[in-house]
Amino acid sequence: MFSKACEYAIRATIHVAVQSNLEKRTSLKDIAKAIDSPEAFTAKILQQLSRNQIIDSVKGPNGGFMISAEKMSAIKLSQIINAIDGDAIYKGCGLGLKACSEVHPCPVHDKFKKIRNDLKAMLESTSVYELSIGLTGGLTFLKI
Amino acid sequence: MFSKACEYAIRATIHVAVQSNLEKRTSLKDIAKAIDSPEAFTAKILQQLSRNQIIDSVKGPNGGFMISAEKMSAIKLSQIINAIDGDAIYKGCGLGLKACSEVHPCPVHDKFKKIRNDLKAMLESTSVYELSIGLTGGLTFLKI
DNA sequence: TAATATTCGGATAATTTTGTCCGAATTAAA
DNA sequence: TTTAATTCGGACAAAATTATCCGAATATTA
Repeated sequence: MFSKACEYAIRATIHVAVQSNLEKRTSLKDIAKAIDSPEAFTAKILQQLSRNQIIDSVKGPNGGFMISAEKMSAIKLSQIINAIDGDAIYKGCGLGLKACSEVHPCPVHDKFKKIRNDLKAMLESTSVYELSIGLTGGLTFLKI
Repeated sequence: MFSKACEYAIRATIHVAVQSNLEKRTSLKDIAKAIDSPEAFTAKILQQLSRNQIIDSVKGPNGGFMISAEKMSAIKLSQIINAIDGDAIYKGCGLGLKACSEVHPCPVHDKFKKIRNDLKAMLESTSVYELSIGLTGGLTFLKI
């Protein structure tokens, strides 16, 4: 569904949110350990998230990543996916056809429409905050 | 959503079905032209489809690919996807976590459940035959 | 100021996916 | 029986994705 980079991005952002809820900055090392991802690759992804203003970063000792309470509620899954994978999952044709559209549909266009719309709606309505709450409450898991 | 190989596989199978409905065998060249795909790569995919008994192949002059009327109705999108991409799209966790499950859910597990189930239901109920009919009737398109 | 902990950015490497080439096998038709 | 049209299978190549390495920049603290 999503690229590995995007999966790491979502997992990382949720972890940063959980730590931010505890008023803690979290470092690259912490994040990679917490979400079980390759550290150097994760660094690249965190940079992208930071450049896209999805999370904030602070250099130097006691530096690390965080996300403000306001952002946490405002940032939706769709924005993370867009920053990393682009909009193919929303706009792209199920069969990869460039010219597929409502008036020029591919054979699976209508079949995919509902599913794609549901997916879009879900991603655009799910906030990083609500996902972090499930983790903090022990209802969901990011590792093992 | 799907790999390129899988997109080509679906497009190719539908084209073969359309031609089979006209009692015509269709060759690799025809297929690649009709679905606008790289010929040699498409050959590999047709081999996979043939090995997985999704389509039939005949060698030699006037050879090519075809699919019987019975198969056309019986074969669902899910079987093509399974043959090429495997079952990750059905079974895999949205965040790529190995241990994600109903009793040990990742943060997006419940959010994805409905969408994944809808997708699964659609893919398992959509036959190659019905997709070929739309194309033949000029209601849908595979190219341009 | 010096030492240290951290993110940033560029180069590079490994792996996977996508794509190509070519000869072998098969089969229909001349 | 020869020729030609086709699929089959293996090796190879290119491109994209995933992953690593290392030095530079930055900021905290001793």
